[in-house]
Amino acid sequence: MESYNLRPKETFCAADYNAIYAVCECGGKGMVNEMAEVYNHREVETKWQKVWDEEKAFKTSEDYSKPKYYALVEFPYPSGQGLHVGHPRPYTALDIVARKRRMQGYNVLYPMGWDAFGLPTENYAIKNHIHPKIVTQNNVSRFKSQLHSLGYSFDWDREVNTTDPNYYKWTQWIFLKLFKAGLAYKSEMPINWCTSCKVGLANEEVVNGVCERCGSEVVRKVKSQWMLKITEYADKLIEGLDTVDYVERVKVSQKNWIGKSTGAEVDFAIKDKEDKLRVYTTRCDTLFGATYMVVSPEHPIIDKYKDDIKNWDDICAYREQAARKSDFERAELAKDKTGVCIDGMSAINPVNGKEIPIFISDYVLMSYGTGAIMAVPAHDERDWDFAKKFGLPIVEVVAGGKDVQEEVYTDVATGTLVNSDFLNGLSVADAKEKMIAFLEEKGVGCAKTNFKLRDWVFSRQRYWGEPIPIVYCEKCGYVPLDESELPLELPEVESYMPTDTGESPLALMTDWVNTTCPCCGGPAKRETDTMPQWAGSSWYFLRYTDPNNSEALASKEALDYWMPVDWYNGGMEHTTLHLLYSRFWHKFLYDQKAVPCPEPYAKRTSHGMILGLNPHCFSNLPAKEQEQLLAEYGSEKAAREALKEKYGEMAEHPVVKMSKSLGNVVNPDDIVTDYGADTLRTYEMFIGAFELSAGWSEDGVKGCRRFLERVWKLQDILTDDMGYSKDMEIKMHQTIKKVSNDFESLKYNTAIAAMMALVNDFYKKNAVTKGEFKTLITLLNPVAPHITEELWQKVGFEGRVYQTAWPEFEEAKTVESTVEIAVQINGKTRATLDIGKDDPKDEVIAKAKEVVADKLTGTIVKEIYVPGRIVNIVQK
RNA sequence: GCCGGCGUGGCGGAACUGGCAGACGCACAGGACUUAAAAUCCUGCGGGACUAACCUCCCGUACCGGUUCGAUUCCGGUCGCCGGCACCA
Repeated sequence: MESYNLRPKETFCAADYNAIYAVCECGGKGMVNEMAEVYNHREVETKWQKVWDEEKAFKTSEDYSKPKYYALVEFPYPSGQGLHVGHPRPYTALDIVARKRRMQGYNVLYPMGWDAFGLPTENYAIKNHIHPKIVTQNNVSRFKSQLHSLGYSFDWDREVNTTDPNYYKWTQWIFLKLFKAGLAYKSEMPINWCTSCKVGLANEEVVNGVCERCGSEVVRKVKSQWMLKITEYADKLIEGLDTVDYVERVKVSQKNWIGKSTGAEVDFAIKDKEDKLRVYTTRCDTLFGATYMVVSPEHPIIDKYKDDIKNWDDICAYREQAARKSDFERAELAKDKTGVCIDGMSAINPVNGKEIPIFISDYVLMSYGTGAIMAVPAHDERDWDFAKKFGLPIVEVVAGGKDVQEEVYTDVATGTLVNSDFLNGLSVADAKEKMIAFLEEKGVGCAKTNFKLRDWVFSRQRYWGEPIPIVYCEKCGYVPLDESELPLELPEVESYMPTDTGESPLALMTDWVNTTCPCCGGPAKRETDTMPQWAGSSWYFLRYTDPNNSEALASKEALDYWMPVDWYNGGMEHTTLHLLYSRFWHKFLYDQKAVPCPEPYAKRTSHGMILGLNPHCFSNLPAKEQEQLLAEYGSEKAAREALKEKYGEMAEHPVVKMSKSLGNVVNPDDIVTDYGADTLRTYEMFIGAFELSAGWSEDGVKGCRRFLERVWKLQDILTDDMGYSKDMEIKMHQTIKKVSNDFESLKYNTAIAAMMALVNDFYKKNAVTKGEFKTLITLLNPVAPHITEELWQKVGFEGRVYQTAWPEFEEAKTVESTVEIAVQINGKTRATLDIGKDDPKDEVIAKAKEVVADKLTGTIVKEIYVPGRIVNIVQK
């Protein structure tokens, strides 16, 4: 390291940290105070990254006798853009946990890998005529060096890559298991087809009617697709949530997505016909109020009785119109109900024998329930709207609301049944129960549970994905490959472009497609669709436990020891996709006895996004510019209005997504170069509450850099005492306690604040003992591993920080013997008072009265003493 | 519309189980050092009244009300923001 021994007080110009290497551009001399070497983050960080590599510092042990801890972050998709400033937030958070656990004596697994199949890579390959394998390799090596420069303690010996045949062999193996268990099936069905990607999408990948990835229009297209029966696990996926420690909003989202509802199916006879019209309802208690029925435009009953329908032309016209609308458009037009009454067909209400009309309307979806409903306009908002529009009768069967002719009444908690024969006088809950019993006895209905969750569309008409290990034989149908044939590798193709017919590019590879049937030996064709990107990420956490195993996806010993994942952190955007899919696969593997536990993740937390500051928002403008605007427009309100006029609604929001056009994109590499990885790590943890999104500010980065420099310069005031000084002892124990607890509960910001406060105290005293310094360095190490390792060595402590035990605190020593308490009169603080923490109540109150004697003018009604906190004297 | 979360200085954000609101950081202002600037160090920093200054007092955690000796925290209502779901019967 270069040394800068210069005269005291003349410090180097730190306006630009690059000045360490040269005379500052602004003319400063580039000097350093003589007592300590300057903190040169570049040298320090490169040095320790090398040392850790050489010492294999973070290698996970295979000694299964030690207590284990498995910390997991979502592995990234190695995009061409490289690491984003959002990536380090979760990685640093769990790196802190992993490093702390190691210091606490755990055998820690903190792995990293690549979710590398996917469309952007394939699109890049198409455009630039480079094999996606090469593109992936390049992106991975870029990502890896970026992550390395941030000093993460990943065990790189366990790196996995979903595009590696040795990995996807087992993705295919799991698919075969699913197939053999009857959970993977082929289905002709309308799928969500992205017009631009030319690929089928899962429901989860369609957002607001457009492709989640490219934003293009999504249309319905009927195609034969591989499907996975995730619905089979709907109940288990809900029940399992009670056994795991997930943040509440994740649980709620998952439950919401699965959408379980309990109700009944009821058969309505069609007048003068054999057939029944079956409906699903959650409100069978209101059956007496059903005054008409509605079927979805696609309902098969319509075609079946077309000869009886008198207004067939109208019906056809309506169906055509509905078919043109996507599901999204249907929802968009939700306010205005449309429909046509089927003339020539009517139904009989099974509880009162009344004849009621049947409508078709697109507010009823074929894809949910039975595609037909009974309409109870008095107690269902949509039915009410529809009834009002078409002048249908509205019959009140639950009393408790206002006039149902004027306003719909949907409250189930307080209503009482009326106009309902044997249900009259019952509560809604009791009425439901009694009605189900009645329906079952009569044989016209039964209890039924429904889910919003749909089966998972599992095929993609793309090249860059796992080949599906199935062949189609004219004689034997769909036949799985033998396990010994795995991995079924992707063949080399000339073009990765999907075909216009919607087939995968693999379909053009006739040599590869034509094969023999594993069952009968006759000619057969390979499946040419590939798996979706979610496949590889649905089980990667299992592979980390034993990444090179060629006999199994992981050994039983490794799985028994490591699973479940102790702490999994990831983005909120994966709650209904990745998290649900991977739980499904894991539950399936558990049922197959391939994994030892029913839930993959014991604990799941989510981090907030890092957003950019909006350069057009008033509050983000530099103080000088704010002043100018204020002078110009007179008030802040007027200034904001003016900005809004100039930049539109955007100017209202102080933080927005980073975008090139706004010029607020931050590249982590720049921050690492200019301020150092430790500063970036500290800043991302200090920026705000971990679970909430936060706005990036370079001034905040500077603040964290200043903190680390102040830690660095503590060297100047170090004393040789290896213990804690008397006046700092309590503070030290308090800080250890605070930092230890906060690291466990996602409160990284307050943990760092506590360490900042401690450092401030050292400077106030102008002294720090070696013992205190050692503790501080150890506590700070998980956040800022490089600088602490360097200081450790410079001060001459033994070994490495990463090999040191996590500091302990004594509860008794976290409490001050004397405390300052507030003295209140009628709940308002009037004075403070120093007392011993164990002083008896009477004594404290007597002292308190002395302190506020001049203010005690009334009669004392009550005296309250909360030990160690407050005295409150109530007077009249 | 439904579900979940949130609303605290100029800003990011603290506050144990109901007990001195504003920790820590940023920005800003003043001072020291400097020929000067930057950096660094010190001081101040919610609003208001009074004061030469100190002291002291009043108001203040979106808004209205309640429970309590005491409410940012608990309860009821209103408004606003964010996220998820959305014609799911």
